[in-house]
Amino acid sequence: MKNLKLKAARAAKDMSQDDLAKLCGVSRQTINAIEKGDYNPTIKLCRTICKVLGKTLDELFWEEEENERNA
Amino acid sequence: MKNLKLKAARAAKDMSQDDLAKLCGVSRQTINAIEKGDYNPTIKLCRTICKVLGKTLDELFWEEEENERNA
DNA sequence: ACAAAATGTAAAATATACTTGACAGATTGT
DNA sequence: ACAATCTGTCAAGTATATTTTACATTTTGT
Repeated sequence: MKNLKLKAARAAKDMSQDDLAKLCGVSRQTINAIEKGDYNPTIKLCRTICKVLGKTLDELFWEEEENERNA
Repeated sequence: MKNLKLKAARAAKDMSQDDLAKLCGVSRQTINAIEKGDYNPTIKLCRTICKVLGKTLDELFWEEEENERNA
């Protein structure tokens, strides 16, 4: 359930959750919740995160979990 | 703003908006709004759409618009 | 050991994704 | 021309993403 790819990509840039949150224009809790797998971000936020971390959607948000339902 | 890649991928499978909506478990209006660019789906719904259409996130949901804000 | 920063988590409020129902215009087949 | 399907759109409601505030725990540096 956790998004470890995101956590790893953030660590590779030596950013805290708060750093990434500020660069993405969202709250730290939002980044935390996404890494934790608590809820589903919108695609816009995913794109912003990808741009900030220099990754693509497929690299960070593809297939980290199964058995999922739509919101 | 419109997501023409999604529209094209759906057309390539000869599906109506309603067909795709049912396969994704969402309403037809939701698919319509996404193609129109009216609002931002969640990443889960994007993944479901990609799986149904046999595409990846990068193929359908990367970079089709700029100047966007987060929700 | 201590302080500072980073992380995990929770409750209440707000913004917005998504649904349902409905209707009009456009397209396509006969 | 007609019927059927598809698409665009709107309004009101529900579900959930995201914020703000706050606090406890963990990690890191000295």
